[in-house]
Amino acid sequence: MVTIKDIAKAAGVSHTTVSRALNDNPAISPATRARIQDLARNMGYTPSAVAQSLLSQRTRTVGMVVTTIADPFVVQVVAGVESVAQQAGYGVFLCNSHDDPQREIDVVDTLHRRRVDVIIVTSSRVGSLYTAQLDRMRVPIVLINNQSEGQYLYSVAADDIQGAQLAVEHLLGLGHRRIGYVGTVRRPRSSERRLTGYRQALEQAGIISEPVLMHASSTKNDLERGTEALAQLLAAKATAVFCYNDIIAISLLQACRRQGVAVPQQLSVVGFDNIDAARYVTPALTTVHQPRLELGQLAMQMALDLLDGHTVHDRLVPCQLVVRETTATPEKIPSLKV
Amino acid sequence: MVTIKDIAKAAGVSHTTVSRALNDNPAISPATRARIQDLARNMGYTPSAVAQSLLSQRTRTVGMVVTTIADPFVVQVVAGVESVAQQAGYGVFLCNSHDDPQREIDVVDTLHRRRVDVIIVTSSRVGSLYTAQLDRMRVPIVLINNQSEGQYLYSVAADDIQGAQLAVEHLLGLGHRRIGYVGTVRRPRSSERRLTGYRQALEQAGIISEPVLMHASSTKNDLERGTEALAQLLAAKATAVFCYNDIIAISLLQACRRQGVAVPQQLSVVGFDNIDAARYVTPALTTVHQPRLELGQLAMQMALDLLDGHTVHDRLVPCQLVVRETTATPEKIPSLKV
DNA sequence: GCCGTTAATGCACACGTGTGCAAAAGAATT
DNA sequence: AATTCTTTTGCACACGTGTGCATTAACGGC
Repeated sequence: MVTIKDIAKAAGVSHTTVSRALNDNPAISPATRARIQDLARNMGYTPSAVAQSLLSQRTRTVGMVVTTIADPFVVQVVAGVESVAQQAGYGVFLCNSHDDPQREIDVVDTLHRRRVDVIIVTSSRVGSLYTAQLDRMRVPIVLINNQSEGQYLYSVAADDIQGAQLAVEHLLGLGHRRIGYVGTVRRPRSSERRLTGYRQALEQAGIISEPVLMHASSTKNDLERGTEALAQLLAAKATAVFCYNDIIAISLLQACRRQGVAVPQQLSVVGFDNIDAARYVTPALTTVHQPRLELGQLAMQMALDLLDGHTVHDRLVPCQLVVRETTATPEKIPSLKV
Repeated sequence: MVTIKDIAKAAGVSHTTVSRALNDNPAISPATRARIQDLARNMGYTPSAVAQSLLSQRTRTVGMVVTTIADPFVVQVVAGVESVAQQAGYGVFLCNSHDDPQREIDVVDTLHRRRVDVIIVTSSRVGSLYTAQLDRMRVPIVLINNQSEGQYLYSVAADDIQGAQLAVEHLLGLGHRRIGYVGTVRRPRSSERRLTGYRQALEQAGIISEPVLMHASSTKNDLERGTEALAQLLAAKATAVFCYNDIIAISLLQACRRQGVAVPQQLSVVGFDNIDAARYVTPALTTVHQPRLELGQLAMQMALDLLDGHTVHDRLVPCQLVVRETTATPEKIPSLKV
C-alpha cells in the first residue's frame, strides 16, 4: 500500500511537502505541486481514511441500526438516510438489532467503538437506556419511530395518531359503525398510538369503542395473524377493520379469501405503511402512507445539524391516506337491519 | 473521549501496561490487571477501532455495493452478507451505485480509501475495469450476479440458464407451444442468459424459437413494461410468457386485468426472483426462486476465505421453480385448432 | 551475600496523515 | 553589502493503540 512517505522518497522531498501538495496548500510552489500530484497518480496512491480519521477525530460515517434489513418498511428509511448522507460526503455503516434490546445495545457499542460521528436507530426498544451512556460517549443518537419512553433524545417520527385518525375517519365516512383494530406487540408504542388515533376518531363521531373490537396480536409473526383476527372480527360483527400494518392487513385479506369473506363488500380493510406489496394485492389495499423516505432524510439531516452544533427540534411527520380497493360502503347484512 | 493514556495516568502506570492488561496479556500481574480493568469500566472506556485499524492494517469491514437498496432483490442479498459478516465479527459498509458504471467506480474507490478489507458488488456493470485497479489496491472483490464480462474476479451467481429452463420446461409440460419472453436492458448479461435458457428448453422440445415472441425491454422502468409487452404477446398469439423478473411479470398481470385477459386461462405467466410481492398478488405468481440469501452468504463466506488466504472457486447456485396460480394448461382457443 | 532465573513493567517505535513553528533560500529594499 | 520581507520546505509532534526489547524488581539456590 503506497503512502505519502513513498511518494516523498520518490520525489526527493519530505512527506510534509507531499501532504501539502496533495491538499492544494498554497504554500507549495506550483511546479512541485504538479510534479507530486502526477507522481501520486502514477503510483496509484489513495489516502487512508483511517489515518485521517485518527487525526481529525471524525470518520464522516453514520451508524445505522435497524431491526432487520428484510423489513420492507426500513428499506426505504435506509434509502432516505443514505441519499442525504451520500450528498454530505458521509458513509453509512449498517447494523441489525433483530428487535432484541440487548443486541441493540451491543451494536450501538460496536458503532461507538468504530467512532462513527452519529448514530441513527429505527424502532428503538431501549431509547431511555441511551441517556445513561450518552454522556460517556459523546455521540449524538437520532431515533426514528422510537418505541421506548426515553425523552432526552433527538427523534423523528411519523404521526401515528393522525394517521390512524385518517384511516378510521375514512371508514366512518363510508358509513361504517362497527370498526375493529388489530394491533401488534412487536411495536408496543406505535401500536398504542394508532389505537389512540382509532379511539379519538370514533369518539369524535360519537361512537363508544368496544373492547371486543380491539385486539393486540398474540403472536410474534404478523403473517399468521390473519386467520385468528378474522374469527374475532366476525364474532364481533365488524364491517370494517383498521390494521396496525400492511403485513397484517394482507394476511387478513388472504384469510378472507380462504373463508369466502368478500372484500370490500362484507369487510372493509385498511392497512398502514403503504409497502410495495399493498399496490400488488387483489383487491389493492387501502392504506395509510408513512413518509418512509422522508423519515430517513429528516433523520440524517437532523444528524448533520447536530454535528454542525445547531440546535434541533423533534419532528413529527404527517401521514397520508391512500384509498384503493379494499374499502367501500358496508353491505346491509341481516344482523344490522335491526 | 477517554483513552488508555487517561487510564494509565489514573492508575499510575504506563499506557503500555494498560494496553496489555485490557488484552489479558499474561505478562501483567493479576492484581494490576483487575485494577486496570475495573478502572477502564468505571471511566467508560471504549477502545478506538480507528487506531487499532491503523496499526493492524485491518478494519474488519466489508464494503457492499448495491445498485439500489430499494430493490426487493438486493435486500435479501444484503441480509445474507450481513448475517455471515456479523458472525465473523465484520461490519458492513453500504453504498449505492444507482446502476451507473461511473458511480460504481467512484464508490469502490471510496471504499478503498476507507480501507475496507474486502468489497462485494452486486450486479456489477464494470467488473472488467477492476482488473486494472485490482493490483493497485490489494483488496479482493467478490461479484454477485456479475453483469459484465470481466473474468479475473471472484464471483457468486445464480444459474440464470438453468432457472430459465425450469420455467420454460414447466410451461412446456403444461402443453404450451407458443411461449414468449420479456427481457430487460437493465441487466444485459442476466437477461441474455435467461434468454439462452429459454431457447435451450424450446430447442430440446423440438420447437424453433420465433423472434416475434422475444422482446427486450425498450424502457428503463420495468413497471411500465406490462402494457407494451401484452400487446406484443397477443399479436404473436402467445399462450404463455416467461418474464425476466417478477416486477415485469406483475406489471404484465395488471395489464391483463385492465384489458380483460384471463390469467392463467388465456395467458400463463412465469416470473423470476420470487420477491415477496409474488406471493401476494392475485392470482399468486408462479416464479423461479433465486437463492438470494444464500448468494449473500456464499459471497461473504468467499470473502472470508480470501482474507484467510485460501484459494476459492466461483460458485453457480441453482434456482428453484415455485408453482403458484398464474400457470395452467392452455385453453383451446380458435387460432390453435388448426 | 552473590548469581541466575523469572516476573512485571516501561521505553521507544510503528501505523499514515496533518499542522504549528522554525529554518533556509531567495528576492526586494535601503 | 546588509537588512528585511517573502516564498518554500522540513522538523517535530499529535492522533490512539500494540509490540519488541530493555530494564527493574523479586525470588530462590548456593
